[in-house]
Amino acid sequence: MARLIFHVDVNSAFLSWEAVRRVRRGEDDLRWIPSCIGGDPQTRRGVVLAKSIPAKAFGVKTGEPLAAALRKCPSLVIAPPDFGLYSACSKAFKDICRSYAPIEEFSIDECFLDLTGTERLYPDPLALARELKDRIRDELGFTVNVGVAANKLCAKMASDFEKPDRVHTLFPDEIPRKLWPLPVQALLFVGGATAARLERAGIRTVGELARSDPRLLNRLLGEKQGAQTRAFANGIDDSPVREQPEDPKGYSNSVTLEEDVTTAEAAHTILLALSDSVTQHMRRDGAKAFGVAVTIRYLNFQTRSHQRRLDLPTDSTRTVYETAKSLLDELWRDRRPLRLMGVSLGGLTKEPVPEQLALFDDGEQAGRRKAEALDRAVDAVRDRFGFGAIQRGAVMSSRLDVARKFKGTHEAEREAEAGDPESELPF
DNA sequence: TCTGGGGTCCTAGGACCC
DNA sequence: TCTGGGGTCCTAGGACCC
Repeated sequence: MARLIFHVDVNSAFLSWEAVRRVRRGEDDLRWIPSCIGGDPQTRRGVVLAKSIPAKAFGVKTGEPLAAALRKCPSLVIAPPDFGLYSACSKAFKDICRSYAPIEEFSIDECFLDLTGTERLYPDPLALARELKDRIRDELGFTVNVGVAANKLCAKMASDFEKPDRVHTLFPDEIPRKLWPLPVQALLFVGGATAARLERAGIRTVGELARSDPRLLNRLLGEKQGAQTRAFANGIDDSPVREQPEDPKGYSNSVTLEEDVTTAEAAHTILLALSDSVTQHMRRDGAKAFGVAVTIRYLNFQTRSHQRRLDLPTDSTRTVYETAKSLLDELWRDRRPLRLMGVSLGGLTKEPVPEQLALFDDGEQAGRRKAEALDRAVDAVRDRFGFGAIQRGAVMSSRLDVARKFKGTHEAEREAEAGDPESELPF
């Protein structure tokens, strides 16, 4: 049976959401002026997270440094991000989508709907797509694009056609006309590096990709990516709409540092803060990790990582911190200044870890129990009062800017989960 | 003018084993 | 001296997504 899939994509999501809030306060609508949402405007290390359509006309691109965006467009209005607001808006539009069909949450501002087999309930899919789009706009104040197709890939490609506030289809018979003229980079999972490789082989459009020699493609991109890219170029995708999100494969936490880190002492303090927050996140999901990794980035943007596998999986702040410290010491021998540090956890399990029977308890085990009890106590306080309510002594007493920044980041995250009343819209 | 943060997946090479 | 082939696991790095 032919499938019917919608892809719903909020137009300039972060920017639209901020604009709606400001409009409701009686302020100017950011969507009609050159504007963007930018992370950390003070430090000038921030990048453009979302831009208005007028800003796009100036050449402002998502992901580019704010300084570069300002050069292209000196009148650019920059608003700070607010993840509490985004979380509330995301939930609101997905709730409307869910009232029609099962959805897969693809990201904070995108979801798929599986309308397969609903032709008796909704005889006209296009009319339904328009109704969904209009309802979101009229009830919530921001616009979406809806892509209508027979699979997720084509629905997603279709929602990316002309914006904003539009419904587009990409059915099989429309693929040559609507998909094939596009540049290869428009295709899902074809980024800059892949596009450059294809370009060198003379493949510039999705159509050329669709008809290219499979062996050539395998040579250029590897067997897996080659096959998948060719299938996508032909509009082929049979992946299902999954209602249940999969368990995460890992957890990570990283910070771009406001001041370059040059001393082991400062680096260790940051590792502690990172280890603390990343393990807390994992503990909340009831998972433990076999793998611990440390990532560092130098001023020239060179990025290095080092990882280690543990004999027993852990969710302990202390164990992760001690492991991370030893990994960092091996990784960062040259002490060149660091602009970023990260801790990630992988090799996850939810199986209970058998209690180790120590023949000679040398205090190691007692220490571990104490550390675990401390983790639980800290988690409980943070669950009630927020991440910033309690800090490890070393992080607290350090005068690093990152300690403050860190606290701020997680405040926003918690508010997002709790639904900060300040951020909430009168939906 | 420099380049966020949190993820997933893939590849290549080395170690180790049969 | 030269010397197989396959499988699995691990690590580092890169590409891509939003």
